[in-house]
Amino acid sequence: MAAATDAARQVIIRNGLEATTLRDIAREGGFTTGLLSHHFADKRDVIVAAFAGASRDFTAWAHRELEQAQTIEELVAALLRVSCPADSDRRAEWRLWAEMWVYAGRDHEFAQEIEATDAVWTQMVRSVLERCRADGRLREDLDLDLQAEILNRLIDGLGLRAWLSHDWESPRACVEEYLCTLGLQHEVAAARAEGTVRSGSEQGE
Amino acid sequence: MAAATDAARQVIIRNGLEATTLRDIAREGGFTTGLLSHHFADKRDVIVAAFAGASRDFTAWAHRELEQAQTIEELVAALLRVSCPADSDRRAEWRLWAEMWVYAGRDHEFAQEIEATDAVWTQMVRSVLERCRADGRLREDLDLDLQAEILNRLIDGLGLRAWLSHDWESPRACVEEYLCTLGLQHEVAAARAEGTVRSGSEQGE
DNA sequence: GCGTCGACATCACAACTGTTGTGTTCGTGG
DNA sequence: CCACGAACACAACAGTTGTGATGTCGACGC
Repeated sequence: MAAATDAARQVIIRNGLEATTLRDIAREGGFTTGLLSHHFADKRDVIVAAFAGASRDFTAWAHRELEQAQTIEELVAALLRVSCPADSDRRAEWRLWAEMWVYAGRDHEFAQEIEATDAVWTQMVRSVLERCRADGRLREDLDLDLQAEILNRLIDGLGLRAWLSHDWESPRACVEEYLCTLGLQHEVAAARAEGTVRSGSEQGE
Repeated sequence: MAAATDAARQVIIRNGLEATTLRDIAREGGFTTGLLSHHFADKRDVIVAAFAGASRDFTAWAHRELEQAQTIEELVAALLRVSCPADSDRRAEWRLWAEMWVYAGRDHEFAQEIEATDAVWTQMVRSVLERCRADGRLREDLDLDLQAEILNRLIDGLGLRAWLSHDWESPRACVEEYLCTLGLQHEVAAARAEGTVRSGSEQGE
């Protein structure tokens, strides 16, 4: 059952939703379409389960990454890591989100589900900003609700465009610049330094 | 020919791209599929022409709106009007953009076209910021290239979510808040005042 | 040992889809 | 008045898709 949604997720990422057929999903997972029609009522059921599972995985991962940050510097670094992932699998997920949004435009019920998990993710971003403000690192004239929403929508737009243009440097620069305008210059600089040090020590080739 | 792309555009906005068939487009435009196969080589040809025409229309409209602004206040107001349109037809166009982006993910050649027209639109945003800076209204520590890109991606993300949630107030508030953080509080306030005055005098019901 | 029930495979089917070949109309230049 | 080609309509085609009916098999309770 979980194998089916995983297979669906991967086929959607590879071929896009429009070109995703139940037969493709079955072939990807190593089973037949009979299994799909046995465990799921519809094709919609399969697709929705795949999308829902993927976004649940993402929020869980993001929560884990943000949770283990001890200092504000680590928190900002984690936020940057989560919003502009370096992992190629995480980057490929942007296609999933894009297809998911478009699909949600046709499925009102599913759109509400999306909105609920998006609210969770926005709340996570907001609590990051709250911790920054509590430490006095943030400009004081900012509406945190709006800023969290802005940051969230900015990340959406950036990831979408990055997936289209295959340029993953620019989004990172944009999020960093945005955080700097909020007053987090030092934290961004620290995250950037940590990133270069880490990638510098990891570069084996 | 133009009627065909217009019909395609409208069907995509109504039903989404995946559910858009050549027969639907023909019925919408009042002709048959024979016309489509006569003027276009492929279905891809029809879709791409519809997308390209729509984005050409948008940039032309945005250019016109921004051009006729005399003062900085009017310029900022025009930018707000273009990025968060009140017109329901313009709002419905967000579905087109969403479908277009997803489609571009499967069509590399078309993706480059998209990126070209997006660069034009980014340049328009950038020149708005430049005029603001030339007048000394902008914070001085800002990288205008990055800020134009940020604003552009923010608008993408906001419009997408607004289309999904049918909430068109929040995007406007976000763009305003963002422009305020750039130092344009007075201009945003002026635009807001003008908007309420205008809508107040126009409200006939 | 036997029935039964869930987990799948297999296969057939009806519905659509994009595409193409073959008319048919009609404006226009000679 | 006549050809002629562009602009379209119409119909048929081949391929695919989601779906559902039917068959197979193994686990498990009695």
